[in-house]
Amino acid sequence: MKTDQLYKLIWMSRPLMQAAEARVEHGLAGTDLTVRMRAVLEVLRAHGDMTVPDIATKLEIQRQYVQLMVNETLASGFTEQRPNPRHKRSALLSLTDKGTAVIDTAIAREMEILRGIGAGFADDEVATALQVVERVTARLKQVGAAE
Amino acid sequence: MKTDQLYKLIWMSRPLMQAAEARVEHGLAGTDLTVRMRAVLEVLRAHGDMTVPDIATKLEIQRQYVQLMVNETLASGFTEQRPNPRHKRSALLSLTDKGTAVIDTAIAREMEILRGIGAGFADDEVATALQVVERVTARLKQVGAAE
DNA sequence: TCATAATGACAACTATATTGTCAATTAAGA
DNA sequence: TCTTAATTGACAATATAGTTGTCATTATGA
Repeated sequence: MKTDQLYKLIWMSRPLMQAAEARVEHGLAGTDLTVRMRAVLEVLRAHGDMTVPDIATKLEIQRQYVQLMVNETLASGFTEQRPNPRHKRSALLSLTDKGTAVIDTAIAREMEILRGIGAGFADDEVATALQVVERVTARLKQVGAAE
Repeated sequence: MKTDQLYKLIWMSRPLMQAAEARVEHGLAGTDLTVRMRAVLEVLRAHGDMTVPDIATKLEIQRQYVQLMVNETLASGFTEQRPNPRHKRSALLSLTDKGTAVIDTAIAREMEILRGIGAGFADDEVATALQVVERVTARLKQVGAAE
C-alpha cells in the first residue's frame, strides 16, 4: 500500500469539507435557514422524528448544543414538538410543512449542483472512493478507541 | 452518476477529518508539540523554509493566526528564524534539529498507524479515492467561486 | 525618491462549540 | 412502593479556532 496516497487522502478531508460547507452556506443565503438549523432538519428528514439527545448522537455533538440548534428551528417554525410515547419529558421533534419545504428545497438545490459535479465521474470511481473513505474512517476511530 | 453516493462521499469528510485529528492529537499527547504547532512544522518539513505569510497561504488560514502558531514553535525551539534573501523584514522560518526530530518522530508514528490501516486496501482503490476527492474538491471550489 | 504594499504585533470580536451545574423528571431495581 | 441512578432541558461560563481591524515599521518597485 502506498501509504503516502492514504496520507494525502486523509488530509484532503479538510479542504473537501470546507469547500462543501462553503457551498452549503452560500446556497442558504437568502433563506431563513442557517447551516446549523439545516443540520437538524436534514437529520429529521433522513430519520424521521427524533428527540434532541438522539439528534445529538447522530450529529456526534453535545446534546446541549443541539438543544440550541433545535430551539432555533422551533422558533423559526421549521419544526414542532410532538408528544413522545416513549418519554414524557423529551418530546419528539418533527418537521413542519414549512420545515419540510425549506429543507427539501435546499437539498434539491444542493443535489442539482452535485449532479453537475458528478457528471465528470464514473459510478464505480465514486463508489470506490466512498467505500475507501468509510473504511478508513472506521479504522481510524477503532485505533483511537483501542488505546 | 449516482448523486447520492457523491453526496455521502462529500459528507464523510467531516467524520474522516475528526477521526484523523483525534488520532493526531492522541499521538501528540506527551510530546511538547501541539496540533497547531505540528501543522507549521509539517509545512516546513514538506516545503522547506518559508515565511509566515507563505505558510498561511499553504494552510489557507489568516497570516495573523499563523503568526501565533509560528511564535509558539519559535518559543519551543522547534523553529528558528533565518535571514530571507528575498525580503529583509519577513524572515524565513526554518526547522531546528529539535524541530526536525520532533516532527519526524510524530509523522513516523502516524505513518506507522497508517500502514496498519492501509494494509486492508489495494493501491488502486486508494489512488482512485484520492483522485476523486481531489477533483470533487476542486469543482466544489470552482462552483463557489463562479457566483 | 516616493507611493504603495507587506509585515509583525496586538486588541477586539465572532462562531462554534464544550463543560459544569441545577432542578425537574423519569426509569429501573430492591 | 420506595428510592436510587440516570436523563432531560435550561442556562451560564469557558474554550477553541480563528477573523477583523488597526497601527507603526519596514520593504519594494516604478
